[in-house]
Amino acid sequence: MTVFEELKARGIVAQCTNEEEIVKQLNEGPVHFYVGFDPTADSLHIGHFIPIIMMAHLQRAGHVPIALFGGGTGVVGDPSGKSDMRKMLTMEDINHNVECFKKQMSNLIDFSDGKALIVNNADWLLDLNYIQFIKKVGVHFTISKMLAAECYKQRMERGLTFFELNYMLMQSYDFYVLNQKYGCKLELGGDDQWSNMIGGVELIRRIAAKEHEENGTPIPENTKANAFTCTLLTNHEGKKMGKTEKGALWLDPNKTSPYEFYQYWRNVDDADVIRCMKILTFLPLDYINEIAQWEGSEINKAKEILAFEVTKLIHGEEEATKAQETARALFSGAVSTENMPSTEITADDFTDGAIGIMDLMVKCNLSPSKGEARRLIQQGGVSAKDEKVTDVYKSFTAEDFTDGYIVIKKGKKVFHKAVLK
RNA sequence: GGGAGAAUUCCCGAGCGGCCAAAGGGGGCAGACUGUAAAUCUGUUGUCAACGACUUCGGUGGUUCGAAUCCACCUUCUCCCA
Repeated sequence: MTVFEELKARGIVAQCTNEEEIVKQLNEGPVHFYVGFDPTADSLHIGHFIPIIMMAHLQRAGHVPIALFGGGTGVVGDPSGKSDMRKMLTMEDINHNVECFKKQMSNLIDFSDGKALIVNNADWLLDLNYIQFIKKVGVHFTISKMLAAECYKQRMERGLTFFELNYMLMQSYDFYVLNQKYGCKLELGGDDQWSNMIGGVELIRRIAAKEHEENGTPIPENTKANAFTCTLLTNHEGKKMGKTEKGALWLDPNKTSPYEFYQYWRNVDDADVIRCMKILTFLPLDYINEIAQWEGSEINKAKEILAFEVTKLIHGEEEATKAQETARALFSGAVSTENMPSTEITADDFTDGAIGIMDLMVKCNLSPSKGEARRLIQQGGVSAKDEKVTDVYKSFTAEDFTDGYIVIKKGKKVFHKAVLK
C-alpha cells in the first residue's frame, strides 16, 4: 500500500487537486511538500495535529516535509472560517510562537540532516514590493473567483477587509516561492485551507504558463503543483473535536496536562473511536479494523488504546503510561495520587486553623466561585477523602491533610489533590 | 459623505418605568441510569457573611421616589444610498 493509499484508507485525505498526478509524483521519488502553520499561539493544539501526522506519514515514506511558519501572513490573519478578524500579532510574539511550534513538532517529525525543513514566510513576504507583487501575483487572481470561495462568502456578509482578502494571495505566493526555491510540488493543509491552497496551485501553473508564452521557455516539470487537504477532526455529528471547556486541547503539557489529554480521548463518543484511531495514531489499519468489531463495553478497551497511543505520540511513552495508570487507578476506586493535578495550600489559606470545603474548591480551581461550589455540594457532586461531602460548611484542619494532602473529587471524573505546604 | 437601525448574562435571544438577577433556547455543570460512551429524565447555571444583601443589560451624564426600559452625548457594529 502506498502512503497516499494509506492516508486515504485512514480517512485523512479530504480533497485533492489531481489525485492521479499526486500518486504519480509520490511514487516517482522523494517529493518536497509543505504545510503552513499560523503561529497565532504559543502552542500547537490538536487541530494542527492531523497535518503533522500527515507530514510524519509522508516523511516515513521518504518524502521531505517543509514546515512553513506564517511569520509574514500571521500578522494579517486568515479570514477563512473565522467570523471575526483575528487580532494582529507583533513580530516578537510570532517569533516566540514559532520557536514553541518547532519544539513540539520535532516529537513527530525528524528535522535532522535535512530530512525536513523549516521556513518562515516573513523571509520573503516582509520586504515584498507592492507594485511588483500585484503585477506578478495579483494579475492571476480574479475577485469574482475569490469571492466565490466558500471561506470568503461568509465573511462577505459580515464585512471583509481588503487587508484580509490578500491572505489568499500571500499564501499562494508562499507556495510559489517554495516551488521555485525547493522544487516543492505539494501543499498539504486542513480542509478549511482548500481555497487558499488551490490559489497557490493555480498561481504556480499560471506563472509558468505566462513565462512559457512570453519567453518560449518550456514549462518545467516541477511546476505541476498539487495540493490535498486533510479532514478536520469532527465527531459523528459533524462537530469539531478537540475542544475542552478550557478551550483548545493543547499539545503543550503546561496548557493541557498529559492526564487531561489522555482523558479527552478516553472519553470520546463510541461512534468516534475508530475514526480517531485511524486518523490520529500509527496503529496498522488491519489492527484497527479488528478493533472496530468490538462491541458494548468492550469499546472501553478501544478507547484506552486510542488515548494511550495519541498521548504517547505527543507526550512520549512514559507520560502516556503514567496517565493511563492514573486513570485506571482513579476509576477503579483505588486512589493513586501520583500524577493527579494538584494545588498547593498554604497556612495563609486557613482561617482559625481550618479551611472550608468551598474555599478549598475555589482555591483548587474546581469551581470558579463559592456559589458554584455550594451548589455542587448540595447536589451531591463532591467528595473529599473518599467521603461524599454533604455539609456545605465542612472544613478541614491541618490534621485532616493525611500525608499532607486531601483528594477532592468533583463529579465522576475530576480529581484534584490539595497539598498542604 | 448622507440616511436607517442595533448593542442584554458563556452564546443566541425576549424584556410594559416598579412584580427584573432579567422569559425561552443552546451550551456548561451536577444527580439518576450506564461502560469514564450515547440517548433519556431531574436539578442547576451573576457574586457574597445566602429566606437577605450587593454588582450587572456598550460608555458617560441626565430625567424620576424608582431606569435594561425615557432623554443627551460618546463608542462600536450592521444595513441602505453614494
